[in-house]
Amino acid sequence: MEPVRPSNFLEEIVADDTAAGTYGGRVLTRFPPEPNGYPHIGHAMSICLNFGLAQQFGGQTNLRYDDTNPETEREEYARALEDAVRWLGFDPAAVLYTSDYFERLYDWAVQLVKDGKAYVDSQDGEAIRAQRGTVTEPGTNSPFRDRPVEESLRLLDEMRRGLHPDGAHVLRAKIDMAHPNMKMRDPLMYRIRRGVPHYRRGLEWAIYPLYDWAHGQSDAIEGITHSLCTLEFDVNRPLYDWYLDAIGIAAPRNRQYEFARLNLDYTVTSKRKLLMLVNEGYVSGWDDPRMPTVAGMRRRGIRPEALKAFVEAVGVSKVNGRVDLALFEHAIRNDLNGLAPRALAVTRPLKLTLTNYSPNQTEVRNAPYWPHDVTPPEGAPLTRPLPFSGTLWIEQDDFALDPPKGWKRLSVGAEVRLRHAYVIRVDEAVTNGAGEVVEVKATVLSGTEAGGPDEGRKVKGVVHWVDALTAVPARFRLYDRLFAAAAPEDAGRDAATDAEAKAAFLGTLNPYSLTETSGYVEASLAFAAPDARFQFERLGFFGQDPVDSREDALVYNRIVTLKDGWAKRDASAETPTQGASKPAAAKPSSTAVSAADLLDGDAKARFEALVAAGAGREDAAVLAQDVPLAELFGAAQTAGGDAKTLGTLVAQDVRRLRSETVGAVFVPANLAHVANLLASRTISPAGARDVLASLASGGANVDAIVAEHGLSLVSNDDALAPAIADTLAAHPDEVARYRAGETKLLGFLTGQAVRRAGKGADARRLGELLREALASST
RNA sequence: UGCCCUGUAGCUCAAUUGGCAGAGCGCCUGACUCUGGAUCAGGAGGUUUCUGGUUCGAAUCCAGCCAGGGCAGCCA
Repeated sequence: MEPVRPSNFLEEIVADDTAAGTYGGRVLTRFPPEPNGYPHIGHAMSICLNFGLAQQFGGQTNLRYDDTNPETEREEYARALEDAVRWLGFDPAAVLYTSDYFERLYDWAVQLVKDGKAYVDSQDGEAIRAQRGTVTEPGTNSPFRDRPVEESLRLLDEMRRGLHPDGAHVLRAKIDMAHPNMKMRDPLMYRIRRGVPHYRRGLEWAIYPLYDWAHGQSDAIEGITHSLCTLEFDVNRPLYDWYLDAIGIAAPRNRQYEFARLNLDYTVTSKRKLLMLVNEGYVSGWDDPRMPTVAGMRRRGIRPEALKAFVEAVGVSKVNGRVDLALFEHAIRNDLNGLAPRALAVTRPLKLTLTNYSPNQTEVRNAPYWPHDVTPPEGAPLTRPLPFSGTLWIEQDDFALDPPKGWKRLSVGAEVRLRHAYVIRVDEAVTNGAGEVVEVKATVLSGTEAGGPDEGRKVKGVVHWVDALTAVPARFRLYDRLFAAAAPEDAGRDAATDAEAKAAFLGTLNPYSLTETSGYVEASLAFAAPDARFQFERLGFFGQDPVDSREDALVYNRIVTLKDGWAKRDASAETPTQGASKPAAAKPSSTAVSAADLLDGDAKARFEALVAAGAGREDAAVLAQDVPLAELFGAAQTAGGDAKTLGTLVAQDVRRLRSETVGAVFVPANLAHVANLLASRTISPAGARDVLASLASGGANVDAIVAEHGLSLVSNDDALAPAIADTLAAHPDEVARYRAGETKLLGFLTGQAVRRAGKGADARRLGELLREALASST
């Protein structure tokens, strides 16, 4: 059963472009990391998205390093990023570097200066910042804004050759210092950074392009079609397009689309914060299995398949949300469930002595690696020998002196099955001076083994164990979430000082994120491949730590626990379920404010006049705030159009079409004509919208459009009757449900009838007829 | 309080573009089981943020409100 692949807005865009042949069917995306840190789960998402989207449409993806900042970038990071891509199973069409485009970028910059679209500003950073204005105030022009082209050209050349110190000059695009989008207020294109060697270009360049000046141009150079980035860059998109226009890249060209970044519960991806954890020793390194880095996840034992399935399950949208960790864990378990053989291990050993089993006796039985409901991978071994003797290790957690209600494990007097072996009856718990249980004594019930006469004996539960005589010692690293807070990034956001913010952030660390224990694994594990993953029954999925585990000193990482209904019951007793504790949402009291109430003097007057002229109040309020639209309404009314209908048409449909269709021009007489056709019910409301859309995209003759699209309203009962009959015949179930009282189905049935009757059908009349038909012929 | 983005189940996303509001995860119940796992069956959970408008019919179109997020690095 194929899971239904959720479609998303990006797939839709690419599908549309492919269908329309925008790029000749070509799809080329890019993964554009800056090599200034190790890849993390956020990068993984971007990789999956960019490569996955291209793959889906038969396209390809470039790996391109956005390496325009010599101060932070390193070859080491670049290699790690490429490793991550390949580990995830993707093959870049090319591995490229923005730093290889520096010459090209520079030539374009010179062209922009020559065209009067860029200039060298010789102010310092402080002055530039002060002149930028604020989000609510426009900026002011730099005194160097109109400096002669030749001078800018000369300075730019000198900057490039390293004749000026850092910060002495910058190159800026000449756009608009009063632009409401601050990114458009003469953004910087180049900065001087001459003492710092770039990891690939050395000291060849004394100036470096900024992100906006490099990114879109790099996309253009490579012929990228769809350039995906995270949401915060949406304000950069106008600049992206402005630069492409300025250097003369014509459509069809690369376009930028934004998606929401992935925020995972109990996880941070901030480079700064991850670095802090590493540098200050809160984790063992970038590849600490608790880290959300690709290296960490990999070391933990998570497979790329799980990561990809997770990203797929999360989907893409433009809503900044927070993904439940349970979804991630589900993906990991789901991946491993059919792949990891089952084995027995005990992480916190407690001695179990079987008093009626001879101490010298050992039996070995063949135990299945796979549960009955898992189909083993092709060629996988099906069983392994499992030794059993009179002294075993069991899990401390599996014995309770004072068992709570519903306990299905060991307690004095209880009968429990030892997995793959016998049912035992617990006789006695031996405690030490501190009252701690140090040994459990039990009786083997013979005949309860597989194949025995009493094999089917009903017991309360099943418990895992390891034979003490043959057990292999092992260390277990039991990982839990690194943070105790769901949104650790937010901690300390409002702190007064950096130190407080840091303390607040560190305070969200989970002190129990790593528990290391000593225990045992079953004998067969001594020969397991180091990279093999197992499910230790009832404990979780485990794999050997690739760094610390040795043949004679095994170290197992817990990749993920099993789902645990018992632990959950425990936890939910303390904290009431989310749903139940949800406070009766204090809804903001939204006093109904009509648009009309917000109008000021002039607009208020226009509003009154429009209402007096016959427009509806809502429509009049819209028109009153939009003078050209109000004038259009007036002109159309003068041309003889019905005022009420015209008001709606202009305030709603014309308003929308005007912004959707560039260069749409509406002739008042045409609008009047459409309004009257609608008012006289010669065309339907939907028909009127069609006509307006045609007019917006160049149509001129209303009657011709109506005729051509068959929009003339058909209200004649005889003409509508066949559609009714067909609909009733085609949907007997819905008809029955409707007659049984599910009256909301009238909408559905009307829709079906409208579809059958054709575009010009009078939906209102059709609905009436349908209702009658449904009521009568019971 | 300028411009931009976004509000659909607890979470993440769908809804054939105006016609029966669904899925996965999570949660609950039951069946099965030598894993308190898995699997299977069922269930709860929605005023589609809210208020108006248009329409035979609105999650979808129009207006406004409210809420969340982004933008004032010579970072990306």
